[in-house]
Amino acid sequence: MRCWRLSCAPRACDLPCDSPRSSLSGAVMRLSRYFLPILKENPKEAEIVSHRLMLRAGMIRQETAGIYAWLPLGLRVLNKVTGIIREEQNRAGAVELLMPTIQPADLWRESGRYDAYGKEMLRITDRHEREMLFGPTNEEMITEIFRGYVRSYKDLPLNLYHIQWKFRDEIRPRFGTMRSREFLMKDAYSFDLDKEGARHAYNAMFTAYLRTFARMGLKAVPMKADTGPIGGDLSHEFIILADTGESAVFCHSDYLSFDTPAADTDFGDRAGLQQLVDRWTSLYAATEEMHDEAGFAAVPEDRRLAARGIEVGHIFYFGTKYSEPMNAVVAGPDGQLRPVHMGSYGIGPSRLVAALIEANHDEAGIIWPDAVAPFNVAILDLKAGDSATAAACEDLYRQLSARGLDVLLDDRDERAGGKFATADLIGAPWQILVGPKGLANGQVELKRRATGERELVSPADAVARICG
RNA sequence: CGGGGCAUAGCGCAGUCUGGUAGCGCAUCUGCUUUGGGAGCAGAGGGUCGCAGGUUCAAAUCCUGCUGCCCCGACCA
Repeated sequence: MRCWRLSCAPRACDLPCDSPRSSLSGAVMRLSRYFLPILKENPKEAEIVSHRLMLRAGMIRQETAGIYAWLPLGLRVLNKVTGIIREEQNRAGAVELLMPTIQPADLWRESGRYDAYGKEMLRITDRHEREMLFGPTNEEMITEIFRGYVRSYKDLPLNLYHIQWKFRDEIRPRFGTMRSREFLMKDAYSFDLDKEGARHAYNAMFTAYLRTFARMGLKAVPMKADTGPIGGDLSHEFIILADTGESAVFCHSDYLSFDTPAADTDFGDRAGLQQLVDRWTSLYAATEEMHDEAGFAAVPEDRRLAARGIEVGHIFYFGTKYSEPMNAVVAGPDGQLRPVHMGSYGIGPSRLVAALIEANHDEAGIIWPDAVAPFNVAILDLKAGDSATAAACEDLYRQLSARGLDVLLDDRDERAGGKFATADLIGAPWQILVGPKGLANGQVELKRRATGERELVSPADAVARICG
């Protein structure tokens, strides 16, 4: 069984590992001392814009087909993305753990998937000739963990997740981290006594996903997905619309104006969540594979949206598919043992990073949504070596850092044009241009990357404007 | 896995057809000038031409085999 495509992330730390929050204690993130290997020219192997820009902006480096090293800038974005995912998973009641990348083959023999999975699974033999594999997903392992401890319905419901690297030996990896072989995935697994409980768990994840993508500045539309042998209506792909999307999608355009579920949503309110999910599944939305011409034709003509989309999440109820063969059972109130009903819920952070770029860029480079920007603000010292601009830049840096923002100071001995180009390429939402002429009048130039708007303001106003 | 293509300096490329001592642009280093949208001049460093065989007086160039990467397709619960 195959799930969400997505990709890779940093290990479990609650804050971005290289977060410049340490700047509070004095260190300044100077571009002259950073590692940002940007490329002026387009790498020939990169076809789609996100791949091209990730390479050009020094976010990733390909090590071999479908396998990438994440360079400092890319890692920052990945950490921002996983940070948001983590917060929303926790908010919805899921509990984080961390399972290994390498799994024993025997576990997969229990579910029957060791033979069923095929060549996509990377099989490994250790020094004792034991059969191992690099995990493409974790249903078996989480089920094994669950059955090792949980005995009673009183311990349900339970939803465990981790954010871990996966490997699927794709026939043809492509599009950079959009379709890589090694990829980071957040995969959550829910355990409930019955299908009704599982539906609630499903609804909670559904809601969490809407919030997760919205916080990243993305419009994600849940679309009905193939439920495979289980049947029913409990599988959705979360698709973001992008011209360069991999697949054709069809939906009612009203979805794009639906409100995001509130931060204080009560995830224990079964009826409330059901209502929310019902609303978000009330209109037509389907990917190519599930597309139904008649259903789409019933949508008012001016609301029919046919577009391209990128799958960034997938949620799935699969009942007792694993709990039964693997004997993950709990005692119900009546004392009877029964296999638990499970679901799994995936998001691919490493794919999301690419998807975010597909949805947010222009000719000059990336335009990061604030929530996932590697740096919120880039301060450009337009005259390196000038003590006045340097002092003004550092002062701005400290003020912005103190407000919790991630700031990059371009103090390189470069011409202004090169700094502008770099700043536009790496896509910090805000740029502050500090030059000697403006400074003589007590002014700096504040530029919004997304719109290109600029205005001359005092340094204090720049800070206020950004933090305001 | 089928089809196509590529492999020459860190990046992008020319040179290969027609064999004759390795080139260009960018990047890097030095100096001078320049300094608000990827600067100019002068100089310098950097390449077992993917690997292995073969042909030849001589191979980046021709032949054979291999490897890697890219694109299209199939694949992507």
